[in-house]
Amino acid sequence: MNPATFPRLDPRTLADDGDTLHFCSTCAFSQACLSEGMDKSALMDLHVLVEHVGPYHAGDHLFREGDPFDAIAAVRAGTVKTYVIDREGREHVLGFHLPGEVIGLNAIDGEHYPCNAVALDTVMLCRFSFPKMAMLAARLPGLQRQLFRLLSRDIGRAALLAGDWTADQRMAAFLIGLSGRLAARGFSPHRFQLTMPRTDIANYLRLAPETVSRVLKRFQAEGVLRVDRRELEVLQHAQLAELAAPVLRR
Amino acid sequence: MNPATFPRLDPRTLADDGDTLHFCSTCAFSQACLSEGMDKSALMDLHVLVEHVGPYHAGDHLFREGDPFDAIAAVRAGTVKTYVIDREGREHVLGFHLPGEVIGLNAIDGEHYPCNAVALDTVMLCRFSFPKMAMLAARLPGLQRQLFRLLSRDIGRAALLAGDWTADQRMAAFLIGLSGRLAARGFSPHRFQLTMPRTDIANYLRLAPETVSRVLKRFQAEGVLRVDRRELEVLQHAQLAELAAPVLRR
DNA sequence: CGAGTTGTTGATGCAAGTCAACCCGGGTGG
DNA sequence: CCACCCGGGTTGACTTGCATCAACAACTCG
Repeated sequence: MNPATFPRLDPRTLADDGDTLHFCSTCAFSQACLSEGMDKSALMDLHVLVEHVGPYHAGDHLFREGDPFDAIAAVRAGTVKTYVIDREGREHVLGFHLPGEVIGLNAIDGEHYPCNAVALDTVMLCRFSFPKMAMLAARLPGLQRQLFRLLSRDIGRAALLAGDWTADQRMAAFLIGLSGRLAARGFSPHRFQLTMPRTDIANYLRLAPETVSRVLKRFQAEGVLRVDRRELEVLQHAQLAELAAPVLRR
Repeated sequence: MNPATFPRLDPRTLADDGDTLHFCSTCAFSQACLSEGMDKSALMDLHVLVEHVGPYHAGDHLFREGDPFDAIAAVRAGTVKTYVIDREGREHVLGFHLPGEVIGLNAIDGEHYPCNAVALDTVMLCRFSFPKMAMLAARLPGLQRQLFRLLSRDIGRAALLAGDWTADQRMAAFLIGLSGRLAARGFSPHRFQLTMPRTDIANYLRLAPETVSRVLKRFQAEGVLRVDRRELEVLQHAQLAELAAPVLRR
């Protein structure tokens, strides 16, 4: 990923952006818990169970299916792909996780991670010991509520791509989703890098790589976007959003 | 649903099946919390926020999209269908909920139910006020853990049918899933009623109703099952499970 | 017994998968 | 500096599984 075209928030420069957060500005929890009305002392309690890990490099695994589950993690920088391998040896991409997003929630039920997580580029994480976090949640209603919300939200999100949408709709939904999630983290929603290869996008959307290629080409021909290798520019956001609407809005 | 062919567990006769459960033997929470090591006094605490409601009759709505969210519910008897209507007016079936299963978990994030829930036959429920339950969960680690697990499990479950499986695999996975869930509740896994019309099955599996009809017919011709109207008998469970394996096992 | 649901059957069309060839950019090494 | 290779990406020709459309059959209920 090129810092010039995909400006990366630097955790170090953000570490002192006020008097509320001293440990991790890009963690989903810290921001979300603040909005839940948690005070500073509560955040300090949360602080003690946070562990900054990384960097991981492209291809490094954060965890593998079957590893004992002990922690969830928030992505601080980079992109994480989660996937499983079925018994025929075929890969199934479950999702891509951008900065600010949480991975490992689907492991809470069970002692082991149910999937693999691999870094697509240089990745930094905040690890939260889940047992400790659950204990803390019993004392902090705001944290408990936040955890419930994160879990509940993921249930709905997982079902989004399950519908029988066309290739165009899937692709549009993927791009609009990516754009919105990047925007929420301060990146440009109009111009960004696809950090994953076409095969991963295709696999995630349940399409053939050739179809991904063709749809992107057609979108470009229609003037909806401009794509060059992994660099992507959204030209007609409204038009793309219109296509994606039934998928995202349900 | 015919009681003669689909024997219904009677909550009344089960109400005194030991000294552990006096309020609701068929609730998912009571059983699960027991296995979490919760003691009797803890269960009594849970008791006070349980409300038995019903019966609802076929076609009655338990809640509708947009209704204010205040409670989750465990199905005690009958079948519940959850669905949404997209803005083109098309229905999307999200799932079927059998006795012992919990509905409303995807509503925790947000103030309103994100979908509709309708009774497919005569339905009895246990309602749990969610705010009260969350408060109680802060005092009872076992209950908190149980809630986390239920939520986490649903994340994985929602993603199951998202793959690009064939009509045969989807149908097999649906039937095997149904069979197993019924068995877990003490019903026969070999012979049961499809409580929902073909159109709902088709919609849930993202197939055309005609395809459902044809697949069932072919399964019968192959001797895998016997189907007569809504009555269904699984003849070659292993064969069906083999077909469903990649879908269910991931 | 007719009208309305619900389910089945057959004929046809199309979106997307598959297969195979080719392109292109970026390393590597002679 | 160019030749080569290799993995990711693109393109075109062909195939196919399932949807669609249309008609009909079976059941249910007033």
